[in-house]
Amino acid sequence: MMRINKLTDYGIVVMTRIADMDQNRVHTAREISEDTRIPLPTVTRLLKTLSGNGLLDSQRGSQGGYSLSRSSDDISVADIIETFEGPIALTECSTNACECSYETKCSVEEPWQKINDTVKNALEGISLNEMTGKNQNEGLLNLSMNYSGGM
Amino acid sequence: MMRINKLTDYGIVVMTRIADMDQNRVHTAREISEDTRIPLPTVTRLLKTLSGNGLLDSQRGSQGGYSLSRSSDDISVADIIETFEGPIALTECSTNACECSYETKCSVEEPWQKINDTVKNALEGISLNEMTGKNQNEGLLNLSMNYSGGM
DNA sequence: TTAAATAGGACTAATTTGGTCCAAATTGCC
DNA sequence: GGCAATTTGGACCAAATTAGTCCTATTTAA
Repeated sequence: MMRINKLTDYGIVVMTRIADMDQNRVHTAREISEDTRIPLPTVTRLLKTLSGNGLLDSQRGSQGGYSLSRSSDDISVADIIETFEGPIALTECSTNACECSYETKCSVEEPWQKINDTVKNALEGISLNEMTGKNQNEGLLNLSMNYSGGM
Repeated sequence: MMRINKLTDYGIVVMTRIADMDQNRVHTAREISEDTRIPLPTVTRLLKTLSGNGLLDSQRGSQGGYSLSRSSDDISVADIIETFEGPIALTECSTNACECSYETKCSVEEPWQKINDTVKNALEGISLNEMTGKNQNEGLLNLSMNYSGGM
């Protein structure tokens, strides 16, 4: 639990797959469905969402298809997650001007902000390129986070 | 989205509230319900879960109630989340011996491990004590994480 | 013995998520 | 110009999860 949604997970798989493929041509929903074995209707939906949010470019009509809108180095896991789930926030408190009626909850608000920032940073620090098989043995993922500032 | 469950959120509120109160006596479900304004049946359920998982000690019978099982410094936000949602894992891939049939997904597995570790560390680094109002102006939360190791 | 608590679990309603499908618009090609 | 291959947009339903309530048993102090 505390999972990202299945569709988001699929979304990452699909993006990773596209990043792994030839960047010099577009790829159709059908092609991606066959590659990933995710059912076509679902892939279709994923791709629509991804292109609607600007992570993919689309080309309509015959010979059309999808391609990355920018380099896989410039797309983060956070970008993909946010496409499907909106802003990364573990509690409501941390997005909205927290309208909680419980007194205690509000002393809790500030720590939550930090927690969320940390999680968000972690996810922003990982590029789509790092998710591909291309650099499998390179000691990828050098996350370095520091929240030592006071407030 | 990508939220922790509402009950988990409540659970944190409840724990924070208990940590804020007098440590020299036990606190009843009713008392906590009134303090937090979370409905009694729900609070009851939360407390049962929390004590069942060892985060709270319970005392039955008249004059009974709940108290922290250990110092609020020694209880982390991760402890509470895991009590309600099980192991912290953003995807299934990262817990189970990933049985995914999609080829791509598996090149994705390793990065996910790292992502999860990062998130988990962030949540383990925050103590219940830091969630209370007690140290409101102390520049709390000195998270420092470093994932510079290769693999 | 009684009243005040927790313990355990069943149950239902509400919400969210996953997955499918259809009709419309666009584009390349013959 | 017409056909075939695609993406777009949106509606829709089924399945799964979550939230919330309630009932009964057990424990304990007074």
